[in-house]
Amino acid sequence: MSTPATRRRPSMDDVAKAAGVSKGAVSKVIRDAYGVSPEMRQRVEATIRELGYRPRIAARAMRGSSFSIGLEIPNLDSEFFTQIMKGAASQLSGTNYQLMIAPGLGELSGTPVLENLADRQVDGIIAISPEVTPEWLEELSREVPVVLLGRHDKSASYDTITNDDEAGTRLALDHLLGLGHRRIAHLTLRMKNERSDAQPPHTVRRLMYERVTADAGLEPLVVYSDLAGDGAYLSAKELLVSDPRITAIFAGNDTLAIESLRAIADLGLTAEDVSVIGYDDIRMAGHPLVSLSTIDQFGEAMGRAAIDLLMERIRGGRTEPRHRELEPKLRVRASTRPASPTR
Amino acid sequence: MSTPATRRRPSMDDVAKAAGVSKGAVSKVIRDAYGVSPEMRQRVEATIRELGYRPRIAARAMRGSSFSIGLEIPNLDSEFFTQIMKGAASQLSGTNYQLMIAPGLGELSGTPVLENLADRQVDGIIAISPEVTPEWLEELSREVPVVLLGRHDKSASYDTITNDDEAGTRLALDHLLGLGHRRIAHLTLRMKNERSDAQPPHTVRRLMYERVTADAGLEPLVVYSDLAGDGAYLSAKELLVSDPRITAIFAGNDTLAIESLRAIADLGLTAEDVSVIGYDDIRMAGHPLVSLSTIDQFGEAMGRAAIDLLMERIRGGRTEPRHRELEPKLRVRASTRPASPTR
DNA sequence: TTGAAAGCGATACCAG
DNA sequence: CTGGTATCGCTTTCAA
Repeated sequence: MSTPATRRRPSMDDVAKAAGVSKGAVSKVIRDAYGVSPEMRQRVEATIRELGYRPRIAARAMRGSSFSIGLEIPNLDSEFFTQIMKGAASQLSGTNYQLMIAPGLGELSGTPVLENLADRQVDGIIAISPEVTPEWLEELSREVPVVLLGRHDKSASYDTITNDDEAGTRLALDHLLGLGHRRIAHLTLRMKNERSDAQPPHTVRRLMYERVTADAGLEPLVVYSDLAGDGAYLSAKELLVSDPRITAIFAGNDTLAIESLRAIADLGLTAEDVSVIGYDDIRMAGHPLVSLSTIDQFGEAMGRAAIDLLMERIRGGRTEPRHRELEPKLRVRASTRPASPTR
Repeated sequence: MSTPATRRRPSMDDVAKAAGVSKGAVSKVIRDAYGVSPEMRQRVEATIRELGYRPRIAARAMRGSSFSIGLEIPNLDSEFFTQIMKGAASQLSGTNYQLMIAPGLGELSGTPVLENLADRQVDGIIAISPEVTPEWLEELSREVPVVLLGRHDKSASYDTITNDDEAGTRLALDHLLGLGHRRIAHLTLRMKNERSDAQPPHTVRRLMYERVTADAGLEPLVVYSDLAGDGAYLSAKELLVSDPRITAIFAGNDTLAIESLRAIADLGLTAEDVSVIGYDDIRMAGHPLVSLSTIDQFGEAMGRAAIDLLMERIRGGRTEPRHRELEPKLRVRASTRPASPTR
């Protein structure tokens, strides 16, 4: 037997012994802390390379930091989260930190997933949790820096990055109204525990939809749906069948919008009959075969900004909360057309 | 000041003291190990609930397991990886284990990302790394159970889950040939370090493409492209412009295929002019506006199976390698049509 | 069945 | 600038 089945990886002790120095010295070298002579550093670094030593994060985490950033996402059904992941990952590249993405799944999301990250001693958490209560998040943020994406509740202990959902909703609806639409439905996500103080983006958009339609003297028409499986597709289909006067749908996000387009196509209709506008500007929205009008809320920028805010706390020691809001932008494409007088 | 800025979370010691028992007893209870009396268990569990105690994974990891499974993905550009994440996440739900997804990013992928996971003491690793050498992976698998997705190299120390890429490629090409196509291009991913012994899926597909076209007496036409940004779109566009005799594209995956459709649409062409078939069957492929013919390789099933294989090693103690291969399935949709005689 | 104590691999303080 | 040592929170012998 030439190679053993399992091999112990070298520890800091091994490095210290091989280099003929103390553990403390090795520790200082790998953290490039103050107080090591050039020769010492060189010798230790040579030994580290020689042995292929890499510190174990678990041990480091017990005393200092884990060099991991946790990113909690509610599910894997919306491509918007991919944008955020990309932004966060790119902003972290070149640092010692690694992004650990923890996806929720159906019922199992929010609190338990965030706890899992905290239990793993991440140095910071990015949360996209519409359903977790502000109190619980404040509790969490006493333990580890937290930045919450999307929600508009302003806490004194965690940071937030939001999109101006009221402005975005107004952009979308003004666009539709400008095209002459008078019967505009709103397809949105079903929230499990709607609370007035946690202000998830989809709730803000719905409330704004209700206000704008009321101001325009229109009847609001809200449909709630799930993202998983064919839920959104079926909801949209039923909506269009049940009310043939609808000429436009404002969808709460692009995934819902694209499922609406699926329903429209399957009903033998086109954008001439029913206009659709989404929210997020995911990649497929710009595809010529889809060409979905939408509100860009710059997910990658949100992901990057989230890392920046965390690093300000982790490395810079900031303790006062910061709340950043990004401006949405209307992207007009082929899925929105002047209202059809017939249909 | 009523609430402190930061609060220490309770440790196992705190629980032990509060319950009037030893740390060891508490440890046994949370791992439900052998040798605790019902009363002891009850008392400890009550105290745990009362204090809201949750063990720190870092400390557990130093002696036992971290209850984390690492999933390395090469990038966030392909929705196929989302399928795998979903499968893995769902298979893990209901266990104590948490999925930690570590995405690569451009140049930074493969080896360093896998090392990052190993350094975090995950109990098992799922790797989707076309570019890492078999030797390096064997090395890694001496430290932690590894299951490699996609690649066809069979190691004695790590498990693999593959798709029968030769069969899938044949399905796709036979379909195109059956429609009368004679000039079929292949759009595939650019590999950085192509090695003959690591057999990444895209290389296997390309080789099979070359064999099948040769057998059919056709001229092979391979174009290499990147997935990030507009790389694939531009490659497809240039391909179609440079050679007007092309009537069909076999794309190495659905993302490449959808970018090809983008190029076709932008050139004012349709499926009547150029047929496209992809590989993966991502969600958008089934959308009526896209309607992409493709080869389903059941990404969710791969993700689920990967967790199963890891658990067999982690909990069951299996040490012999296992290599599973899934059968691909042709999905015929509207993007493939009989070859246009003109174009 | 239970408790005491050693040890995992780092960090950080404190002498020298 | 360097080395020794206590320490983090848990698991795991080993006695009682």
